[in-house]
Amino acid sequence: MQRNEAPGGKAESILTAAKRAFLAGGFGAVSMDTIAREAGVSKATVYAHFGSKEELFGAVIGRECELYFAPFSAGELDPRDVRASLTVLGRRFLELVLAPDAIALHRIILGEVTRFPALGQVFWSAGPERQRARIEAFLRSAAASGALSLPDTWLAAEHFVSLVRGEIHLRQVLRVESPAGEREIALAVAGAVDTFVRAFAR
Amino acid sequence: MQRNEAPGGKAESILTAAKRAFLAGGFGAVSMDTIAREAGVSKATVYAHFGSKEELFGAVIGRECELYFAPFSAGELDPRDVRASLTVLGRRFLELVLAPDAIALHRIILGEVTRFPALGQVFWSAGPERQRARIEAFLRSAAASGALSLPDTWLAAEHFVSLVRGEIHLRQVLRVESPAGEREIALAVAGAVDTFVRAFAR
DNA sequence: GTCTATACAGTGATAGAC
DNA sequence: GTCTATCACTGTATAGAC
Repeated sequence: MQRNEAPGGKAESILTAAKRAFLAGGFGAVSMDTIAREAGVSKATVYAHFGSKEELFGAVIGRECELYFAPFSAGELDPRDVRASLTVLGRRFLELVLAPDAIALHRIILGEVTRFPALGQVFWSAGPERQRARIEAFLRSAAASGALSLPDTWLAAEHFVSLVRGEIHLRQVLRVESPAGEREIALAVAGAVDTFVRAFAR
Repeated sequence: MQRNEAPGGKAESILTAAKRAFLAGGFGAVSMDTIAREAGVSKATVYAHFGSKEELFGAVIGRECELYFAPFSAGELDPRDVRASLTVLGRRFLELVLAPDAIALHRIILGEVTRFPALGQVFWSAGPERQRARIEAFLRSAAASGALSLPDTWLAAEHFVSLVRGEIHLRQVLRVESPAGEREIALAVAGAVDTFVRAFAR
């Protein structure tokens, strides 16, 4: 009769509780007591599954990166209608990176990357690197179809991502404005696509 | 005969030591003992000047934001030679935000903004907001001189900043690559200016 | 594997002498 | 203001019973 006994046993419920706690407060502000209590197990059980707080933290964050960023896709887009396709792509991207959990993950990892250098690489590979690769694949097809004129697709992908992310992402992670709604996202994407198309449309 | 007695007295040496410690390890990984030892004073002296660890942290970070980002300027640029001017501007911007202290500051603030919400605003006002405003001022003059065609100078400033920052900044804060040298900075700026000029040159 | 109970180190903060 | 010495507390981690 534990509080948060998830399907898959106690290991899973520990990971779930740890995820919530770490994402909400970071590494330092969370105690193993809290995690154990919230998972509905004893502290000794936590240590039976994860040798230390560091190990648990690494497991949680690594898994979150994989789970969270895996679904991003640049498929089902028409390479000839670049404007519409880039808008959809930009929207998918921005919605993903502005989601509350993604923002929290971003904050935690940056704050702890000095103590956990491996996490920076994990995050980079799971998120930005993959997103950029998929976006580049689309840009390549759009260039092949003649709709875009791209001197360097790799760099163009970086610029597209940067334009879409803009400053709204930074404002969100810094908490200087309330979470972005659909309208703000649509507006930011539209502006980014405009500029990108101005630069690279044939 | 203290270890780090800075000119200006003990308060200053405490701030200096605290700055080094916090920037290197964040809030949680640093103890008041460490700071006191490194400043060459007793812990009681630290508490005589700053009522709590939180207060000291806030003082350090707030001061660092002001000191560090104040010098950024968009002056002494020729509005008619946009390509050269934007290159200089982009270089100043990127060198500033990629400097080791700026990167460390960025990490700390993002990691602790949940616990210290005010710091996000302080950082934003001192850094990104100011930089963007000054860059926009230049863009406005360039548009007035007829060299650029900008439908929205505010948005154009955001896009310029985003293009210049690119992904190199993210790679640096995530520690997935070694600190950027002059060549990488010059390359990133050149690419960003190219794209921006393609989009907005008259 | 899981629990209760506890060891042990390190933390932020303070009292009291000077 | 500054020091030394100390407090009260919380944190991680583990021993031992089941």
